[in-house]
Amino acid sequence: MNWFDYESYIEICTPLEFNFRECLKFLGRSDQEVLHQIKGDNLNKLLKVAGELILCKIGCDQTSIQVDFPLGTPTKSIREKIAAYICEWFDLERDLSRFYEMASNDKILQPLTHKYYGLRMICMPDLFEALVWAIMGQQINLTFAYTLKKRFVEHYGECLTFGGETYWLFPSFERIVSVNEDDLRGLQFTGRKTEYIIDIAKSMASGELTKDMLLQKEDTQQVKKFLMGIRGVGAWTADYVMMKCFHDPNAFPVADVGLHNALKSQLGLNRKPTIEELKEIETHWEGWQAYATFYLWRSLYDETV
DNA sequence: ATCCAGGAACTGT
DNA sequence: ACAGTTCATGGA
Repeated sequence: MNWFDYESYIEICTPLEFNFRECLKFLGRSDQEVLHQIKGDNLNKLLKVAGELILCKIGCDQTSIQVDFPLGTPTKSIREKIAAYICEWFDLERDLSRFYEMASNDKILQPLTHKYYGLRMICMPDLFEALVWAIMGQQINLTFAYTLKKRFVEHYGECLTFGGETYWLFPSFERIVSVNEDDLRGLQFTGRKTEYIIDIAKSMASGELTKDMLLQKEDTQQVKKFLMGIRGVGAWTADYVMMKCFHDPNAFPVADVGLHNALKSQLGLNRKPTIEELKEIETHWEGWQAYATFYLWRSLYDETV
């Protein structure tokens, strides 16, 4: 991570293949989103670092992302952690040149990488958030998933109001361990999702499940295997978390409905592709399955607007 | 109404 | 290992 510290603000160098506006478009795909706000060319997000609430105003120019702190200057160690968070959030460490090179010879990805050039994987550095968001979204449409997330965040998350706007944090597992199952069901979570989410909060609170612990694993397959051992986490959720939390470029949620619909549309099919067809297509994307999936998901948003 | 949604566990073979 | 069934709820 290459960043500069100016105390009252920080700058994070952006890679060549980076377009902040494209990232903002993805971040703005739901008007129900409560974990960040887009104001023109800026992105506002509340973070909690070392126990402190830090409001970040994030902008971008040709060479770097700038982060201002409207609530006042945080300490140096907090500034460094914020830089690291943003670097992870926008997947800035990834070198996309080979992805674009591969895509230039791929009939599916060529138009997408041209259209969304500079879009990075929008990640979820927080493991609890990634797991819970994925579980929430299982087997329901994205609109309802955002409704559930909004309720969840506004019931159990911390918030801060500044300049007439309210900013929310995703709930911590420490908070969710003590949530009553009936209360969560009352927010229209199914009984199973309620159990899964509270169980995960418990295992994170006890320390038996942590992101650091998973980062110690030898390889990504072991991380995925461990994730799939968690009740409520099947192959789809594990791949989603591998993509968005562990930055695994090979993660590929082969059974994902959104992926199927995007391919159906991109290929002009009158039916969804089969799993076998997907496995064949995947071989052309070796090493970049996660980005291919993400760009295909992005293409679905164009069809709704 | 009816189908389906960025699935997973459970059950029976 | 594999296929069928159940869970559950709102969007379109």
